Amino acid sequence: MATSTTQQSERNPDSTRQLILQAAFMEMYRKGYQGMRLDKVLDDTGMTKGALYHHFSGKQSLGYAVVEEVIQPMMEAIWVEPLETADDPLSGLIEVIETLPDKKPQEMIQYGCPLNNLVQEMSPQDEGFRDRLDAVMTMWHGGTEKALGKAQKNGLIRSDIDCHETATFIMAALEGCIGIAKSAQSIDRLRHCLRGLAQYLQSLEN
Amino acid sequence: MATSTTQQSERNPDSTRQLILQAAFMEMYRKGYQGMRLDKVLDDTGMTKGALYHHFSGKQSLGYAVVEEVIQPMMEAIWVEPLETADDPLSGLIEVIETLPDKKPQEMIQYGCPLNNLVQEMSPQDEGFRDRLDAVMTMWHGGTEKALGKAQKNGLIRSDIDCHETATFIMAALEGCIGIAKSAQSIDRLRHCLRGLAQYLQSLEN
DNA sequence: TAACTTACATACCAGCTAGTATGTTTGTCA
DNA sequence: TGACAAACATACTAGCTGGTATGTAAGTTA
Repeated sequence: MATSTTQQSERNPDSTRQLILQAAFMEMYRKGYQGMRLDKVLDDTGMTKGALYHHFSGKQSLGYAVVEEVIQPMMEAIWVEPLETADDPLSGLIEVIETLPDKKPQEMIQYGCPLNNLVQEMSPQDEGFRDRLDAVMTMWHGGTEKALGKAQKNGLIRSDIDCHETATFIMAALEGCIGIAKSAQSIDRLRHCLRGLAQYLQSLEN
Repeated sequence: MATSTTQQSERNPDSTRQLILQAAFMEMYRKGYQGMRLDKVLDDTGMTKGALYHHFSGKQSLGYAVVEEVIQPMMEAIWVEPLETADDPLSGLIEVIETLPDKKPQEMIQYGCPLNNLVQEMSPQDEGFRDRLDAVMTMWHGGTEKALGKAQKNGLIRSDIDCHETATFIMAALEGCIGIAKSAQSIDRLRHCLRGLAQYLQSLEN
């Protein structure tokens, strides 16, 4: 009777793992990796030490998994995919940027960008983090550069601009804007700042 | 015999305080505030708990003092003063930015900007930090806006640009560039990225 | 259905770390 | 020069925190 095709058993290792990953992500987002406490993650999820150490070998490997399995897909969904499917890459870029504050405004102002936070905190401290975070950055950069290249090919932006360098600067400026908004804890500051970025993007137009 | 006008006594509370402040700054710069260990600061300086707690009431107040007495003057010297004394504010701005990587290249690539690091780590965590860090940011912003205003008055940059917003974006872009360089641990990346910023600044010209 | 593995739960520990209590030395000032 | 305060030095502690050892129930396979 209970054993149907979509049975919900007491134990579900996959969802347990996901639960811990999500809670760990939120803690790392809010407090940083160093500030994350495993006990807090366990409290939030209702799981125990046994469960956590069954799925992860320790705090470090949990941190790595958060980058690979939470942050990486998140950046891909927010940034890379929308750019790929956009008809006009440049206005796609501008749109992604301008709609950013609307996604999760409060969190974004208060805690900034999850990826950038970790990069700034952990890149100099731990090579394992650096490698994984750099992979995400590279993916992001690749998507942006590709969009610029397409726009250039279509004659939408000036032919003299270097797509590689420009993509780097766009990423930098965007992270910078979010960082400034965080320092002032002001969504207006974010909008002002992003306007500067949009203005820069428009200066690339043909 | 020993007591000349410039006597060097065994005890020198001012230099002791400075010693601790400098060591604490370096630790905070490298490991973040949360990652800084008081014992490490004491090891580095050769001082003891007694000395530290004589000059500071605790870790937090030491952190605050680092912002007020080390980072604030540092930003003023690197950024605000050069802009004030520059004849041409816009090229002064560009020069300050372009000479940045030459100051302390290795450290800058590896650990980023001391101010921004703290802002990103501590602004959401501790209001005392936020207030003090925001004061430094405001000072920085003021200096930049003033330079832009002067340049605009002199007809060096377009009259339609908003100096306030533009100053914000310049700060954001600069911090972003340093952050990107840190994530890639590459000085070339920093130069590429700063070129994007310089290009933006030139787009402001009349 | 019995053996075995996976997926947890519980209890416990060692090491670190900020902070404190107390003692001692140096400089100053009456 | 003696009292007093500033400027340290030393020893210690309480609490947190990542990690471990061990136990047990659920699911799976022979």
